Amino acid sequence: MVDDRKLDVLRAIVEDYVATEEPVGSKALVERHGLGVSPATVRNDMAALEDEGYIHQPHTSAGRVPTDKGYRLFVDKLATLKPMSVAERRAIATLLDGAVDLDDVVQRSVRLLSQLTRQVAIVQYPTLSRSTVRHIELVSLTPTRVMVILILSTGRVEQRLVELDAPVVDTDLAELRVAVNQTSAGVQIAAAAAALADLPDGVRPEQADSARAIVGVLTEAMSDHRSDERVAVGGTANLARYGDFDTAVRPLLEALEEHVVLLKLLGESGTDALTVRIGHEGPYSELAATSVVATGYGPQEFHLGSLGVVGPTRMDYPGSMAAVRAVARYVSRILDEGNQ
Amino acid sequence: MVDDRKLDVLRAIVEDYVATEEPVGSKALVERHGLGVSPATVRNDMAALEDEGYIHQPHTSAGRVPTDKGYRLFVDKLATLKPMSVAERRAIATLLDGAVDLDDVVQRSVRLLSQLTRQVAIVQYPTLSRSTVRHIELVSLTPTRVMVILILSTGRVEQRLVELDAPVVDTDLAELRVAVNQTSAGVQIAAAAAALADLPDGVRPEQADSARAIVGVLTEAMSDHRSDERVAVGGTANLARYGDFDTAVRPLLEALEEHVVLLKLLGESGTDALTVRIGHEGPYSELAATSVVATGYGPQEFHLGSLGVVGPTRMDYPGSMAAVRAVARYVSRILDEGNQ
DNA sequence: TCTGGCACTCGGATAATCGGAGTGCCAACT
DNA sequence: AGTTGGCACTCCGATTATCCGAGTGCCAGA
Repeated sequence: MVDDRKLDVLRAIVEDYVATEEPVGSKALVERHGLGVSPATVRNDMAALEDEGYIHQPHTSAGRVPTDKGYRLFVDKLATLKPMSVAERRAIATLLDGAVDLDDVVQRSVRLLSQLTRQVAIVQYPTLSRSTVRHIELVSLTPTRVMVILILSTGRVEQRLVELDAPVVDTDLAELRVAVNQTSAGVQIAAAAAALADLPDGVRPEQADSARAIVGVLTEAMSDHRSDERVAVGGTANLARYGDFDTAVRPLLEALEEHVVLLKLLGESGTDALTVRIGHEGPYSELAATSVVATGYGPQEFHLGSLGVVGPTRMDYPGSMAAVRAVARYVSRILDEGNQ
Repeated sequence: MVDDRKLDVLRAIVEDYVATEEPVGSKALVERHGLGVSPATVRNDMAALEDEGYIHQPHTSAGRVPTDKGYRLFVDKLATLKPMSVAERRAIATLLDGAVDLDDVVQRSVRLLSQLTRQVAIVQYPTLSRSTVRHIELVSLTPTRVMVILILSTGRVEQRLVELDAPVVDTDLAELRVAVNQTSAGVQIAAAAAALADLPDGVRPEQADSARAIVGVLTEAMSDHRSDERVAVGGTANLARYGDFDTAVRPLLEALEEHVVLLKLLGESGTDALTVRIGHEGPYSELAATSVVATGYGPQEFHLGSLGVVGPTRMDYPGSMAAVRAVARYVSRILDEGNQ
């Protein structure tokens, strides 16, 4: 029995509560929003909404506060994404276009997102696992020391140092370079790692040892998903605006240190849809007072990572959702450009 | 007129206050520390110490609290570095030895330092400006696209993508590679950037344009001191233990977002000595309630960056100082190893 | 179904009270 | 001269009591 006016009331409650951070009563509601009915009517609706579990009364004779379920309904049925202003769009464009490399894109995104939403922003570094090998470079630093550089399609560059047991001459290294590139260029890294494993058997015996060493670090670098688990965090200072320190700030502050936790929060579901996780809906009971607005990013439905914001359940969902989506789109576009 | 016993009293006050976070009175002092005198005597000493400005009384009929000046005296005259336990030493060694690359060293250091001190840790990334060029690699991705890779003596690798106006063939690229390496290998990057500027004039005319483009991004990368200004921060969750949110936590939280501020806190003085900045001694009045324990690091007096911890003025100086120094030494050693 | 009226509730802000830790000072002692 | 015990005094902070008003639920009338 949730008719249109009740929904309006719920919307008004959510908006007011988000703005004032205080339980909202029937009278104030009617005044601030132009609902064309009397406080008494609103009270009746409120009672009904409370029966359904959408709002909650901290104590008798206090105003109402939305429950997680109420926020959920608000987000699902009532929230239209707040359109980004021209200034905001331009800020996104100019800031992100100025990025010089992949890490820079991530760092700028985090900063941007936290400034736009005035909340804590989290951006996952693009995963390696789905990218392909663009090029492998072998640089001899000394006769027994080779710098192995792995360039991926996402623009990420991984480098490793290899110590060889025996010196290797430049021409041999050149041959090896050709060989590794032939086997792996354009191939997804998982497949490339597998293909490379057989390579040392195919080269001249006197090169086999060096090849083995080099292939070793290469496959290690390819299967090293360390960077899959890396995230950038920004806007922590926004936590200072939170009201309740012990229930809201402290657990979140602790979670922010644990990148694994953050990844789970973002939801590595692999989908690129904009998702909103409200309070207890999330995976951690300590974070029952916080919500997450997140989405995947990556060129054309090709999921490379996730980004989003974390804040109190009482947060500006329409604004956050719009900002998250806008930034994700822009990041996706940039990653696409670097990848033709 | 600060005799030995008064110093003992000061030490006792600092230690107690750091431990309990509450103003300490004469009676409690005598009980907890084995000073062989009566409370009345201690009171006299306290009055004297207060006259000199080393301690302060929040209000009549309250215990005493050290002032910044008191902490200063404590650190200068009274603090002996708390030796690291064997377990701690081993933790440092194993954690840092496991690092795979430079960024990893920095990130692990931050984590380590914050865990050892249970405070907010800050580690500056090693500066580029004092390192030398180890090698420059040019990789042709497509005929008009070249990946420029700059390998520095510290182990840092910078990469940039260059779009050329005209295609370049591999042999030309190889020539260029030799040329840029001859001019810059082993040279400090500032000098290398200068030397490279003239290079395009010396090559064959048909290569000049490509050379110009490549040298352009190289010098840009060399003079890009962005990474000089990068810092890693960890242990923010430790802020949760702070007592006073508004005067201590909030300003610090804000400062932690501003990496420039952090660098100033660490004090880019260029010296490698262990320095302690107490409260108002620091450069920011908003951070009057926080102290910084920092030191430079780098192989053999060769300053590459700074690291340290930030905390409330009421902090465990001996412990923090010892931890900071221990980590700095270990990091220096590791950087040295990678650099023979 | 909505509205105005009305008695009632209860949290939080304000004021009042009280205990105790801590001080400063002084006279006596070593 | 330095140290000590005694003592009156201060003042914070915790505890309790008081009070105001926003907000509610319910009911009778439109």
